Amino acid sequence: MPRNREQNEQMRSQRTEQILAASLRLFAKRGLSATKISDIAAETGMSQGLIYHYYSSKEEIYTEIIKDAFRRLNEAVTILKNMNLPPEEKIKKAFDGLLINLEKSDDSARYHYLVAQASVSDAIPEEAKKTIKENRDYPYQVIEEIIREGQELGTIKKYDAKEMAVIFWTTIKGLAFHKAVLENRFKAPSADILMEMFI
Amino acid sequence: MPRNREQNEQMRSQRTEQILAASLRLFAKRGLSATKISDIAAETGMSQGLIYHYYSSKEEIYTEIIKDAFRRLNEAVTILKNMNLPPEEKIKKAFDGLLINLEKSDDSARYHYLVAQASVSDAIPEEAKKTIKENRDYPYQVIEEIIREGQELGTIKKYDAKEMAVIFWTTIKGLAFHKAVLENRFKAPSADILMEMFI
DNA sequence: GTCTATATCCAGATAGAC
DNA sequence: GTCTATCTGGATATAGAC
Repeated sequence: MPRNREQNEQMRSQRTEQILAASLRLFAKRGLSATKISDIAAETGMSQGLIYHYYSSKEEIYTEIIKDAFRRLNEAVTILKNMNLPPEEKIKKAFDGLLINLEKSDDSARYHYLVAQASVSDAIPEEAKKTIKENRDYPYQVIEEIIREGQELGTIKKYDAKEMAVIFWTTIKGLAFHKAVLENRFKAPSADILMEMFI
Repeated sequence: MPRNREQNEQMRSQRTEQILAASLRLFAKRGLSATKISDIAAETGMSQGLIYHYYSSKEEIYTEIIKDAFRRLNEAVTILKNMNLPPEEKIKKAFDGLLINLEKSDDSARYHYLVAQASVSDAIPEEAKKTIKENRDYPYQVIEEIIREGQELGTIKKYDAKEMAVIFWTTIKGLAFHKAVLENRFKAPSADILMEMFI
């Protein structure tokens, strides 16, 4: 019995999701070049040939994941930006949300860590580099802007806003790295400690 | 004219230092497996064969650098531990020292970042894994201990000491990563912002 | 869509001349 | 000590059967 179009599409998207999920784990753990197509095949239970049926190269998979990472991050950041909340509460909400995600979602931590890794490396595909270049500033800008608003209102401490935004994100990346090391033994710290720097 | 023993040793240590320095840059930037022996050769101006005259494999170079990183870090941490200073000043001094180093020394940032990377990866040499396992806890323990002392004296904020130690080091690692991205455009933030979490 | 078999390429490592 | 030439293994990617 031949499959219809929907079934085919569903099968395809299921396969690509399996590949992407396994690759995210592996890339985060070992980096692009130490991850072999055969690892991805083993992890998904597919044959090596089948991976190539869906993606034309390891690089293409990697680039796709980096794009996903920024899609998710940008979406979250935009929601934060548009929240109807005073600046200091936005910062608190951002930390809370990020820390909760870091603790409960392994993939969330992996995305942060993978982007961090990718941002440093020059041994990544050109298209991934381009994606990073186009997206890397946005989260910093949004946090910096929130901080400036809070400083004008007098509700956020008056250190250099750019430095504070850098600390905000490097703290998160540092914790994402820490979770990458500790895996499920990781327990997120209290957001209150981090908030001391801001309010 | 034949060289004497000292000259030979000097030449040898000069070569190995060149190799180690170039490899640190490359490994920090691209990771172990994306760094080729030919890259190291090109970076040092040596031939590929000459690299093998001094080290028997890429992994050996990598392991050596990881050991160096911990030698330096442990030394600094032990000095801090033995300083005759009240706990809260020790924390301040640690941040100051780390941030200054991060800003002025490219290698310092690279060591931190490389160890961070290596701690996550399982695609590193066994001996490097062992070195990491044996050394990773010490810096956290020392900071945690200092924090506990300060909390008993009432000079350090009373959040969970373990969490505070984690935040201390993840902040540093986060900033080391940030410098790895920005390279010489990196400017360290004020230690005062970070100190808000502790005093 | 999926698998197995295989071609191709390239990086790590060695050998041997100077 | 240093270089060039070369061997070898393993990983990417393709071909072709089912």
